[in-house]
Amino acid sequence: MESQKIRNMEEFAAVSGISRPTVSKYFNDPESVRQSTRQRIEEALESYDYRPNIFAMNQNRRLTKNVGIVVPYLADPTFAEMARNIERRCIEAGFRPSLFSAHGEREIEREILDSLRSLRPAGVILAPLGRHSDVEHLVRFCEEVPTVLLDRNIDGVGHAFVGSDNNSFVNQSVDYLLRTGEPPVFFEMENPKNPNSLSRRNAYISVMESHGLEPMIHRVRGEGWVSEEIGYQGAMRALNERALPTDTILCSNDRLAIGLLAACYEKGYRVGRGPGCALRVASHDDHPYARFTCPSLTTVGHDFVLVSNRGVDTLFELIERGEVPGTQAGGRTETLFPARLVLRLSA
Amino acid sequence: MESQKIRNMEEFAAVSGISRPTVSKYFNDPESVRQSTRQRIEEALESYDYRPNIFAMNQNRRLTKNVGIVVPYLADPTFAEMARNIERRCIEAGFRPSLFSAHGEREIEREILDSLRSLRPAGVILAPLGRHSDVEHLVRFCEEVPTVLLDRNIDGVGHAFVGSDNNSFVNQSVDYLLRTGEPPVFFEMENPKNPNSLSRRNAYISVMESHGLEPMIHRVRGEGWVSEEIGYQGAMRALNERALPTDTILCSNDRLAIGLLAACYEKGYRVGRGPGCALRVASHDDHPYARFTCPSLTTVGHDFVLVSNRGVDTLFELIERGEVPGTQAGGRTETLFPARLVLRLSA
DNA sequence: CAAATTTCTTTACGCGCGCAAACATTATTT
DNA sequence: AAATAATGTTTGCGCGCGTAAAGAAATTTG
Repeated sequence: MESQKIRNMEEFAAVSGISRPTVSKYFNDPESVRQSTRQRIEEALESYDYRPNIFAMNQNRRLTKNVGIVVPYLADPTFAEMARNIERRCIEAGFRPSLFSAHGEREIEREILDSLRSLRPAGVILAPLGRHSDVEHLVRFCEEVPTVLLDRNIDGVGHAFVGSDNNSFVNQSVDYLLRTGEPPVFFEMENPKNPNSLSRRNAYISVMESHGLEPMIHRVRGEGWVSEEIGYQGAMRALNERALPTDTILCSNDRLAIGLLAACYEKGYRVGRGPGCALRVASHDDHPYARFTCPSLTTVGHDFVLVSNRGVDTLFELIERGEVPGTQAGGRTETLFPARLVLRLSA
Repeated sequence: MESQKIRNMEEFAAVSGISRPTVSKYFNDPESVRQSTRQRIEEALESYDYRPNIFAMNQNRRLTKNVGIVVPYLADPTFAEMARNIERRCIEAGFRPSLFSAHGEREIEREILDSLRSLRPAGVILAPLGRHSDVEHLVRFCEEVPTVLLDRNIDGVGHAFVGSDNNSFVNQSVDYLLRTGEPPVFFEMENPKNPNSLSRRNAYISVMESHGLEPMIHRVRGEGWVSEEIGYQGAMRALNERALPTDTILCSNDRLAIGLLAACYEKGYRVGRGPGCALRVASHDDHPYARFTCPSLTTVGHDFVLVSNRGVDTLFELIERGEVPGTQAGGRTETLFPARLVLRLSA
């Protein structure tokens, strides 16, 4: 090990007995060189620990191996898990992922995209803020960088979208609730930042109407990204004022539900589907903590591993096709995954 | 705006009417040039949006402006919040933070440090896995890169440590519980990956002994990083077997407590300090979700904004001193913040 | 106002690597 | 074995910027 310190590819090529351009080729794609020379390089690699200078590499390559991962809010465990999965897959494929969180703020998302552009990434997987995104800015970004939108769709932005089918979500939750009890009231934020919220509300309305039922929507006020707090406060008020028209609540998403359940507990409302229960609560997302609410939360899950995997696959295809983003004629694909009901104890 | 496309610093220097070396100086530190020339550059900057090539910059600078942020587990909202705060402060100070999560795995932490080293960062803020870290690997890393350890201390590793005083944590929780009811049993994982767990257990033992009480420790089995699940399973078993020697439970950390509270709810044990309550539960960390457990969790909080801020400050000092990491004579500083009791409803 | 000081310009080199072209060397095929 | 293809080597340029040195210009000082 380290008989001497290797300073650059020149020196490493020397000790490995292979010419520098071939070594360069190897680092670009180990399979692009003959098996025998690959072995010689990798033997040298074991005894001399050298790694090519990443800055020099990126400066000169036509296309870097950088991949950007942008999520709207990293403190949300769902996004953390998605990001983790994407990260892992990128590394396995020989890419260098950089992870960013917009922390729920439009300005930060803009800055991330700007600084990402200067990394000249091969591609970007972007779960946008959604309604609070600077759409024009996004569009300009996507003209330069192959981008897959994840989780939240923005019409026409990016080269592909991969997410869940909000209709499928709400169909399943509403169907289940109707089958087993009273029709649900839809519990949501007044000004959701999340475009999925809008789709879900609309899906709820149309499912209810298709059953010949009157949609009931309860909107709670509150700003910001701490949905749990908003759900809690809104639920406290609703319960105090007995403002809910039915005993069955369908939350737009699990984070709201987490707050709502905390409020129910505090107010002494027993939640669940058994006898002696005052309320049923269901929701959407299958948040990692939904298993640990009191009672555990019946929810409709999207398999975020599936979604993120497909997102990665789509990006890799995009990169491989190597089209100049601006001129893709292939058109924009949208991939929606169905959701599945996760029956727990709250409804 | 963009009368023409600026390709490099040469061209930008031309349109701004300033020589390239001076422009370079400006980008290195805007205050290092005369006010009048700074203005001219910034005017040009507004009409030509040019950004220096980050790879070329980093390749040639003695010291990059990169800062690494490494946390053990990003799906834990506490670390997500800390990372967010650190990120923001770094950007404000003109650095370029890169965020990494070890996802609880030793191997990933190693890889992160290796790939971080090749970014030649000016400094790194590292919340290590702790007992599962490859300590030798860490030590070697710290010889090359100025590193501030955060949240979890490893003796002698890194150039500074900033975290919370586990004694202060446990003193406060135990004192409170003793003052208001029965002595607590300490509820923890059998093989915690987290060095803080060890400190807390020891602190618990010594506080109990200092009160002339017999320490009681309940260890639950379980591997991995899903502490909530481990807490849930362990609590279910303990409750079924009536294995707890007292009605007061002090959890090593909030994530365990979240699982435990879910189990208590499911088994019908009423938790809280009022009459009619079967159990009291308290914990440590003030996890962002502690407010929404049922009942809300009495816990001892560390102010992670404070901790992360100090961590950043310490790193900046370290960078400014500009010592070669290996040869620092200044010695290693340890900064511990006291914790504060957050009284909620569970105890 | 001249002298001292600061700041800028000019010139030039180097960083570590990607990439291309011309040529030499190996495998593979007929 | 000769012809063809695949893979290497040699050589050399260029990427965009940092940095250093020497001299010119602007600013401050006395």
